Amino acid sequence: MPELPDVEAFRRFLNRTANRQTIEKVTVRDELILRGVPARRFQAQVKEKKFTSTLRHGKYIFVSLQPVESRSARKGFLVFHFGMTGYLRSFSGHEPEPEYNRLIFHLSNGLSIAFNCRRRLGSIWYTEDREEFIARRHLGPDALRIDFQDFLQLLAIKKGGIKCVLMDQSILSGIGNIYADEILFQARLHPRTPLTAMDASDKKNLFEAIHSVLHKAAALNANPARFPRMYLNRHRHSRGLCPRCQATLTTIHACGRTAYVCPREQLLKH
DNA sequence: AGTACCACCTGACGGC
DNA sequence: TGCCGTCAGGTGGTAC
Repeated sequence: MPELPDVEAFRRFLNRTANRQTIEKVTVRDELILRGVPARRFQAQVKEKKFTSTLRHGKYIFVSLQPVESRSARKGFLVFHFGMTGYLRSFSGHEPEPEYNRLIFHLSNGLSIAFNCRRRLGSIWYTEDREEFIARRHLGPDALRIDFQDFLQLLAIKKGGIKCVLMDQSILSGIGNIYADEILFQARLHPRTPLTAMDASDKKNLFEAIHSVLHKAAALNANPARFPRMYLNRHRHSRGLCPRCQATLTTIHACGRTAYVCPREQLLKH
C-alpha cells in the first residue's frame, strides 16, 4: 500500500491523533522492525517525549519529538517506513487488537498508536539528525516538492527506462509501482521509454502527471475507491479495460516489476 | 550505467 | 483438503 499518497494520509492521521501527546510507554512486539536497535535502547530514546510536528519525505514520516521532563534528554525524530504492508492504527485498549501489531506507542491522552505490518518489511528508527538520515539513505527530493526546472535537471543525468527512473528513490522520493503506472498512463508514456527518447512535451506531461496524480490521490486519502473513473488504478487488474479507449490492458515487466499499460495509447518510442 | 535477480518476510490464490 | 508455485503497492545488495 504505502507510496507517497498513502504515507501522507498516515502523516495526517498522526497529526489528528497524536499531536502534542507524550509517549508514556512503547510496547515492542517484534524487535525486527527496529532493524538491529535493541528494544530497550529504542524505548529509552523515545519515552517521555512529546509528538510535536510531522514531516513527510517521500515514503518516510519524521515525527519531531521534544523531551518533556528531563533537561538532559535530547530532541529527535521518530522515523516510520511502511514497507509493503505497514500502516498505523489508533486504539484505546478496549477493543480486540488486530493481528500483526509490531510496535505500540501508548500516549498520554489514553490512545495507543499501533504500527501494524504483516510482512515485517516496515521499519521504525530514532534519529537526531533528519538531514543526515535522508542523505544516508540516498533519498532524492520529495516528488511533490520539486519544481519543473529541478525535475528537468534530474532527468538530464539519467538515461534508462522512465519507469525505473520514477521508482528510483535516490532520484525522486515517493513513487512506487502503483503510482508509477498511474502517472505513466496519465502522461501516455510507455514504461520502457528511454529518457533519451523523451522530448520537451513528454517531460512536461510527465511532470504534470506526477503532480496531478499524487496531489489527487493524497487529497482522496489514497483511497482507490474514490479515485476518478479515468484513473488506471480502478482498472489495474487482469482483463481490465483502458478507461479512455476500452482496449484490454496488458502487463509487461519493467524494472523488475509488473507494469499495466494501455497497448493502444502507451506506445514505445525509441 | 542500466537492468535483472535474489533476499528479506508473510499471506492469498489458483491449479492439481 | 493439502501441497506447490506464483504473486504482492517496500528496499538493498549483487551480478551480469
